[in-house]
Amino acid sequence: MAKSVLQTELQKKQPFDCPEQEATLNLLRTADFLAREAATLFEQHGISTPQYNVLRILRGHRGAGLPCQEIVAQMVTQTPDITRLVDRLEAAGLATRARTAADRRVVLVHITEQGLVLLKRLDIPVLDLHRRQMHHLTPAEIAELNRVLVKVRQPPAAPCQDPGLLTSRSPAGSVSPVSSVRQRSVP
Amino acid sequence: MAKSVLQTELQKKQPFDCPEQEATLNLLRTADFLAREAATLFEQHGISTPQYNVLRILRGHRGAGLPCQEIVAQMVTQTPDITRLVDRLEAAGLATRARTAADRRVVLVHITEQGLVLLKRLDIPVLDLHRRQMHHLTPAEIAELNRVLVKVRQPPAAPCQDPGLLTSRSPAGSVSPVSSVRQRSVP
DNA sequence: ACACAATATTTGGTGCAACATATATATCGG
DNA sequence: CCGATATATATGTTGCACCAAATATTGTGT
Repeated sequence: MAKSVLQTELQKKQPFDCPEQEATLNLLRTADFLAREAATLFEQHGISTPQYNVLRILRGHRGAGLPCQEIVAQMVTQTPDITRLVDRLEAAGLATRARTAADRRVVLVHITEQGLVLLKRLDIPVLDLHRRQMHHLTPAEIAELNRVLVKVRQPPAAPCQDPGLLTSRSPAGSVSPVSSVRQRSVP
Repeated sequence: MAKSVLQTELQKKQPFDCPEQEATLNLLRTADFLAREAATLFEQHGISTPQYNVLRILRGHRGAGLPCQEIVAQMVTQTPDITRLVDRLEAAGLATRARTAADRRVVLVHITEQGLVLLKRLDIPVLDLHRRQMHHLTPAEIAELNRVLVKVRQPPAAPCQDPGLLTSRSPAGSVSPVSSVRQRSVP
């Protein structure tokens, strides 16, 4: 068996334990690769990737204003700290907050004119980046990639075999930026 | 056109600007999803995902000891702060450091017995997790996924057209604004 | 009405990642 | 052999992600 590309990249002498493992690592590596290019672009404009994501969501509902909870639900990746994320957008003048009268627990977040201007400036570069990152794939490959990625996130309702121990099954939603995990403090 | 699964998940009213954008977001979301499950497993054992990655690399060269530089080269995701990552492994008793006599700039990192024990405990759960995460895909789908993911990371050597700035190519017709990307700092 | 649970956001605290810079050693040109 | 540059790791600093717990408000049952 010839070494796979990923195996070569990681300078792995032993083959992968199973194809599933290779696919997982491949996916994490590729996402990291893509995310870093995008992050570079955003940071050149003074914002982070999650901040951009929030602004895009807000623009999609222009005028309406969205509760934090709704923003979280629409983020590409899981975002537990939406409060301070919006804090930074507000500090940068890209978003505003306002409590609702109907339910005073809820905070409606709006994108500002300045936020819209920033997004406008980024529209072409972002689209270009996405196109460039995938441009060497055929439409069929992109379609198949989309299909399989969705399938990965949507495991069958009934576990195929033994759901032993760690086979928790999270609701197949959210995702995150690939690598890195936070260490758990153990008091 | 029916809404794609991802479009539904993100509660996006407008369709994606282009298939490339959908693929990118899909990839980031799926990677986040997979990474979080793995992170949970590792944290239950007191380490982070990058820490686990380092330990796996070290075990692959057991006895030899690896320079930090080599570790970085073999990580699944980019890791600019290997020093403090190894610091934490050392503090946890999972790795040791030693300067080499030949080149005193180089620090050789070794995995400890305790580190090997921890990896051993994790071997089955990790393999199970990887298998479970991909178990509902056919072997052909996994193979195709691996193939396309590698292709994404390996754009053609010669840019198809003008390599100017970020002007990757919009195919002359079609362009719609919009798009959103996520992740950062995967960092 | 009143206790009690549920919801929406905030705050505290901790660890980690990322960038820039510093230190130490090695290598190369003259 | 000496200075300049390259290499390998370390350190300072900052911002962000994450969990846990707090606060404020709304809904529910009796």
